[in-house]
Amino acid sequence: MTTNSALRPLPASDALPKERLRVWLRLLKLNKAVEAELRERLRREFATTLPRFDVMSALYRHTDGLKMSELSRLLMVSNGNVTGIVDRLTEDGLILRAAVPGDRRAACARLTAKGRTEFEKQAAAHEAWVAELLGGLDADDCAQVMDLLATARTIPLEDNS
Amino acid sequence: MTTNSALRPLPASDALPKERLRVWLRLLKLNKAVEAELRERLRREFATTLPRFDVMSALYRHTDGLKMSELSRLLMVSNGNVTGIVDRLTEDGLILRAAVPGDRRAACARLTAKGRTEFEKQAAAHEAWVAELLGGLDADDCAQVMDLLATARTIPLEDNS
DNA sequence: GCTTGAAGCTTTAAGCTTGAAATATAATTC
DNA sequence: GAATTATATTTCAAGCTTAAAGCTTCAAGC
Repeated sequence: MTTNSALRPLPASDALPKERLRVWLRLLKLNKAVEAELRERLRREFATTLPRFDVMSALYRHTDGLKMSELSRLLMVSNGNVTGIVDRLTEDGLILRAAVPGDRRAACARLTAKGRTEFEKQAAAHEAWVAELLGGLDADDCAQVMDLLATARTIPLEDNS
Repeated sequence: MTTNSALRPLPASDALPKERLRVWLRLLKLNKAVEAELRERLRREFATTLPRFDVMSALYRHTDGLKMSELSRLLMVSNGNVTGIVDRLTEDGLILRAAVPGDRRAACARLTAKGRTEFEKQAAAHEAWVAELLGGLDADDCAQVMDLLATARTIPLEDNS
């Protein structure tokens, strides 16, 4: 027998799940820390929330508007969830529901002029905040993370652009 | 003037924030996809939720129990939040609140025997699920991600072990 | 001792989130 | 064209989450 068998690390077949779990926990922690900071700043600076920001962000990129179900899919949240957030944003005059010609079931959410103006301010701050909070990553690190995270899931992530 | 100035990429000083934003969005997406899958499986297989799992996980690692405030800090959630989750886990007989000798304000949450048994089943499944969902990462990838994410934040993450 | 302030926890109101049921419309099948 | 099935959205109940306010207890300072 080899002299150091008891000191060697476990075989990869046993260790890999635990390695992946560690990765998951670290990912979770970073995510939570950054999200908490973003939420706090959105609240303080713009009196809004992350879900509201996410909805407005999606609508900003889709000038023609998005159906409720499309919003739901893009943001990876349930249908009922979108209904509530859109309700509240509508009350504030930031977005509106338009009818979809040819399908009376559907509703198309769209930014108002006020919503567009407001979101542009938020988005600029948001980008700066994220850049600050991920300040430890240089351009090369970013490329590496992008690559690693893209291949992490066996089931590939959809391209929700 | 140089002939290709209009075609060259933006200077790094302008591009880096956008690179970091892209990293953040990808991180968010992976996080959401994996969390959704874990939540779904916890619900189906064990009739429980992620927050409940997280609380039990923390208590499992701390045999002596944890004060409510310690739980709150470890899980990075608000005090009031912990109160509700602990309430519901207590109703189900999975954990209990013990008095803290010498401090009548504090409460110490601890797994019951039933809770320990139940959590061990959940934890085994959970580890396998995470390993499956991050199946694209080999040992070397894991090491790289761990390293990159650790240095990502300027404000370092606390070691909540 | 008494007061003051801090610490630990719970409560509350508002909003977020889900899964399931309900409603309404559209598309398909027969 | 009537019945069935599928799609789009909302509603609902339960639970999660936060920030802020409140309650109780502890620790210092006086």
